[in-house]
Amino acid sequence: MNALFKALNDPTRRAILELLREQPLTAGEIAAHFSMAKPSISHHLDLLRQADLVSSRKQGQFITYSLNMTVFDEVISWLLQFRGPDANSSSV
Amino acid sequence: MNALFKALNDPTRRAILELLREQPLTAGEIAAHFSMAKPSISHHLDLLRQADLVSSRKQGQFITYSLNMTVFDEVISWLLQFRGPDANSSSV
DNA sequence: CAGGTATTTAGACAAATATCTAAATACCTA
DNA sequence: TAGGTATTTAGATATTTGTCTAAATACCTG
Repeated sequence: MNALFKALNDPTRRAILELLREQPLTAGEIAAHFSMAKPSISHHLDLLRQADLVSSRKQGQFITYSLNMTVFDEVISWLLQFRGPDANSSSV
Repeated sequence: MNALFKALNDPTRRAILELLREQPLTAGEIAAHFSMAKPSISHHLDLLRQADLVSSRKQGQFITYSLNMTVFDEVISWLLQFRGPDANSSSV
């Protein structure tokens, strides 16, 4: 849980997640979307991987990152406990 | 969004939220649950308030903090966009 | 008003974080 | 095997963050 919130607590990393929501991308493609040195992006990707929010797969000289969708449920479940005993919350 | 994730990115603050889930508590009552100086707790409460996750209300010499449940929905909605196009997600 | 309790503000400091540049590693291809 | 591309690792640095103690503020009550 700690690693999860830590990973989510950065605008760049959240933007990376939003990019990967569309499709898997290589580290280079991801870096191209930001005005930030590649090693910095690499570090962000590392934190996202540590939190298991993304997976990486080596393909030749490229490393492709993709979203690990199931992990988000963990955060969502934690957050759900705080919602009021109000209406509209059948399943999740 | 930034303030939200920032506020959530700390175990003490998350524990405070879990405490307040039960019932509103004064700053002192909250502090009593942690082995940490009161000013530190006060600072955590400040960050939670900045993120609008809690509200505070002064009652005499006490300040009572309570959960601001609606704000959690904002985070939940943001997270929901990352879940797979899988089953089981009627409402939220 | 004086003293006590509840809480915050201020200021200091160590640890964690985000970023950079330079160098290392790994792979591909001529 | 040499050179090029993709990515990470290492090391440095400035900023942010969590914590503390001391002091300020606000309220209550004898």
